[in-house]
Amino acid sequence: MAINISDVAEHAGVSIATVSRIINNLPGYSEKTKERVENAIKELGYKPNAVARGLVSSKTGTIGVLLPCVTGRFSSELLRGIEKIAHSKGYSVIICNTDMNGERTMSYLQTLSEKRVEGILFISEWVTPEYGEYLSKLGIPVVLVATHSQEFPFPSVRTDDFAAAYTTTKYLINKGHTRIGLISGDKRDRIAGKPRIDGYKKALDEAGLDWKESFISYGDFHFESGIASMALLDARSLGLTAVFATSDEMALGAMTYLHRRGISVPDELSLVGYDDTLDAVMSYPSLTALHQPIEEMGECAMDLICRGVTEAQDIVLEHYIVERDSVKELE
Amino acid sequence: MAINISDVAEHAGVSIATVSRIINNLPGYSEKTKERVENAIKELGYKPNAVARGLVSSKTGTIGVLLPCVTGRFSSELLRGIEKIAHSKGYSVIICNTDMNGERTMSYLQTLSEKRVEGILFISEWVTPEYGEYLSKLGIPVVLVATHSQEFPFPSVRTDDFAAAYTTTKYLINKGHTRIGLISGDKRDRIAGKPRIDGYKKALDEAGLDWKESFISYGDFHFESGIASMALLDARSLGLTAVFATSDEMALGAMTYLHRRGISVPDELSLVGYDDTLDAVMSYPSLTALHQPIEEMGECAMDLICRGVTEAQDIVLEHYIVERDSVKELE
DNA sequence: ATTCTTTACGTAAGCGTTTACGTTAGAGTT
DNA sequence: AACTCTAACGTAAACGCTTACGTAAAGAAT
Repeated sequence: MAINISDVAEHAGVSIATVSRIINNLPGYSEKTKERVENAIKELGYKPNAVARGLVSSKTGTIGVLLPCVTGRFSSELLRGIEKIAHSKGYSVIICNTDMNGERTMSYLQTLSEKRVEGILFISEWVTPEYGEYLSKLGIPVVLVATHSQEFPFPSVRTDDFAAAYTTTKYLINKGHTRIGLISGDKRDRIAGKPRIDGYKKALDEAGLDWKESFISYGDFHFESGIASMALLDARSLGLTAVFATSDEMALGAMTYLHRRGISVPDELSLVGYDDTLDAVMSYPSLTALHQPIEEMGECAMDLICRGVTEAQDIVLEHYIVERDSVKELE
Repeated sequence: MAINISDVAEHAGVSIATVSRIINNLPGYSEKTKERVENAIKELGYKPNAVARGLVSSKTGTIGVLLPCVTGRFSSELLRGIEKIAHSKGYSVIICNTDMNGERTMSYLQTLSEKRVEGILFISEWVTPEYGEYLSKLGIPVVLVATHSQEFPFPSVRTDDFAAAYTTTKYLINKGHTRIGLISGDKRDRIAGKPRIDGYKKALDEAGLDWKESFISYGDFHFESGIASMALLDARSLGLTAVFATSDEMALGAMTYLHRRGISVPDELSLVGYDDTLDAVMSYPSLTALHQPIEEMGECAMDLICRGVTEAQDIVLEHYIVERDSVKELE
């Protein structure tokens, strides 16, 4: 581990410049020299020091990924896509679990910038002015994933949350449902909260259907909150025939509640999820859900980073409904 | 971004050595100088270059995590624990998705060693001679997680797979089950395959219960293989009253199959999972499962790495059964 | 034979830090 | 007054590379 380029040079009887040229595939040496050097490298077990390389070349070959929660299918699948492209293009990825905590996020941003990462993937969170300004000053490619910002002109890769919620609600309407509840994330969440609520409302309004604030219950996208939200909706006795949960996990929470109460899905209540992760296929009954191409989002975002793209552009990937067994067609 | 320590030094009217001392909290300067320098740092927005620091100090503050599959609850929860400790101790983590592919793994190992990571977490995979030798030569802390090796004396953090499978099977026996099937991983898998099979067999033998090879069906720990394995077991008409699946995902696969066939869990067949991830709690009926303290394993392993531990030691964390609704007591 | 090219190198200057060591000025001792 | 000591710095080497530039030798062209 202590052996460096000059050890190799000495061993092979050449200068370090020649060794450097050889390991970097630059021209300027004979075949014989190349062989001698390559043998020396093998014999000594030389591994170029990427830190030193990074210092002179200003290329660290690493990118940072900031995500609110490493646990959860969404993050996992995204990470898979990110990692896949990163590795294929020779980049390493540093993961940062922000826990949706501002201080933690800023601390990571500081670390990433000191480590001179070549790009940052900012996932699923609202770009606050503090984040946005810091990111802008970095002067490296930043790509927003599953989020978006008008204030800060970073490229973004996402699906259209508003349209997707509209599609989903419309889907239920087309299936004959008229009283449709919503289990939503926080309404102040400008990415995965408000837009989905608005999409839901729009579909209902457009169809001339009734909805009241009481049709909506608020969770935090996780399982437990799905149980609680469904309980709340149930307690209100609204006569709902379908519920749309804006995450698969919450939908499964709702399903669990319904099972406990002996309310049959989809016979007595239809349920739709959002994301279409493995959770949706593993549930019973399997969950009809709005599909987001999560892994593809990761791939696409990482591809932008690797290509060094910095110009703002809003890449909106297609969403669609995957039909399974949790929705009943009425009449 | 282009501003460096000498810019700061110049701006503050001191030498770079003084600036360095200040940002590193070393002694050797007056309060006034410190203030002047700190102001200069603020004004210029100076961020120390971790790459340069790493070059001279041989400390990169990053550790590598090799895992077979980033998707999946097990990895997610582990990652969470790892990341938590890493961040608290000022380390960054690079994730490497090996896909259980040898070439890919070696390529990552190469990258990690070139990047001079200060430690490596090797997760859930068998340490082949090729991996083991490479890792040994690195001269940095390596910790095995959810795996173990006698051949290569790295510290390891895990649960006792054999004992856990024994515990689980015994649990079913205590519940009055006498004909118990097993949905296992690959029997050649020396970590999560063979030991669990052996634990299962031992519990059965000890109780004087019958088992044949046909009681066992082999999957790959994932959902789909759980469906197929359960189907196989069912087709064999063995009169099983309980099935133990050595991963939650496979257990859910089995559950899905049973639902489809109208076989009631736990009334007609009891089911136990392994890992006790969120999948177990989200399923219907909720899954009784062998609990592994996954996040804690991650924390523990990362802690070893941060403390620079290299002496072999086998840290075996406690496992236990979490009872839910998928097992019926017989008689 | 001379000049020009080209090939195959070597030399050395950086990249941005840390740190061992040297220096200076002032305080304290005698 | 001469000395020692210490605090508060500065100088410069080193970390392991890349790369611009220089150079020597061989071959081609004239």
